[in-house]
Amino acid sequence: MARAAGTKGKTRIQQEKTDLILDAALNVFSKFGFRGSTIDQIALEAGLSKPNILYYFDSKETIHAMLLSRLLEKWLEPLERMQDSNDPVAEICVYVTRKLEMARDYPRESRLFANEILQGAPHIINELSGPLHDLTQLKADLIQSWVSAGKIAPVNPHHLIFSIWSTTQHYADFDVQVKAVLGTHTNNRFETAARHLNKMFRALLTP
Amino acid sequence: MARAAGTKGKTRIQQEKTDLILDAALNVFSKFGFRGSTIDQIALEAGLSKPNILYYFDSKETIHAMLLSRLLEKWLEPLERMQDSNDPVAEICVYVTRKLEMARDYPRESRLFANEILQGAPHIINELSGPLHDLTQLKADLIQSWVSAGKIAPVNPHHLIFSIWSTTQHYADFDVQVKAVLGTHTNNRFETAARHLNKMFRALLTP
DNA sequence: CCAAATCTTGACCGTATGGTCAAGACTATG
DNA sequence: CATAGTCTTGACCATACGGTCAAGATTTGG
Repeated sequence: MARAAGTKGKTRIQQEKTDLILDAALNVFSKFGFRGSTIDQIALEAGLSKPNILYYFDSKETIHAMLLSRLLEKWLEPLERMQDSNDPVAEICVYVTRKLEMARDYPRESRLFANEILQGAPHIINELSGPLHDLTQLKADLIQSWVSAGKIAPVNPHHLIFSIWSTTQHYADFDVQVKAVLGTHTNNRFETAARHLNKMFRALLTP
Repeated sequence: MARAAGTKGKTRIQQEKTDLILDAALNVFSKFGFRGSTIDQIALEAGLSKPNILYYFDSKETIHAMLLSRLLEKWLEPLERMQDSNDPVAEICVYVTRKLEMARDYPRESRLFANEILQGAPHIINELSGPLHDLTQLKADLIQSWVSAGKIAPVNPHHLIFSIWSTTQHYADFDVQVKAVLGTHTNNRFETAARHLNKMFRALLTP
């Protein structure tokens, strides 16, 4: 049985090692998916032995589950922050920018999430139908209210949100492709992407 | 050694069985990724025995490779079709529509591709840097010429293409999430998506 | 109808993998 | 500094998996 079940474990060593393991696991899982990853790879990445990993976590699934649950909070945060405003276009553009920054700064998390969804979201389907659905509905209502008030151009709120998610996460999940296609001009890809997406959503939303 | 190496195999049985296997493999690989899939699953899906699968294909990798190579042709076709026109906005919107139709009609192919890219494109990195890069560059130049001629609003061609790829493929790759978020209104999701994307790219591109 | 070619599969092999365990090493604390 | 609690790991186990093979079943072509 793993001793450090929750994040609020006890000893200093437990804290250090669980963090180390989760970070290593994030590297591995985001790169190879759940089934494509092995505890040995995580152990190697963390510089620990395999039994030592299993001393802190009951199973491979437990590590994966903890990563996913931590991820969802962080993932929903930018959307949660989007709120009513006198300048809804700017509000949405800020959201786009935040999402793109997350794709840039947390590509591992984005890929972990993408892997999970691609496989049919077996471990987080409940979170999708529950919290994610509810929050999205809330924000879709907000967007709809902006439309109804004539503050932004008429737009399908849910599909607008999908467009924001897909275009921004593309730069994390499909980074290999983006780099291959851009060839030599890859260094500033996030800046040029930011300008493009800003322009696109502004064009769509400006009444 | 597998007897039916190429698609232009010989006997009737070879043709039938290789097709059957490739179809089953597409089901499995697109659902679980390469490492997450097993030959046994493919065999079960195809209604054949495992050794029988390996009679027609040298290895699991061979099946996967053949699927990917077939896929790329089909995948690039809509982009290839985009050509110079008096109405570039419509031309691009047709491309968007075609890509969305592919996401709707060939979700397995889309997910197979997404899985491959997510894992770093180990098997098709050369195709990305070669044919895909070249074709994209060609079409980016075309788009740039439309911009320069003032026929469409100024836009970064490469990022426009990325936006088209990501928004359309999202409806195949993230279908579970889309359905979870939409809740009850999922039946006509491709129609509403088509209208939304058409509106978005039209707003972006109309001079 | 027969023989050659093709097709099919049960049994098997070596390795990889998730996970266990017991014994020993280390650390914290009285 | 002793000792109880915590941590670490080599050795091991059962299963899963990719792949092989030889022997039999089926199809093809003369």
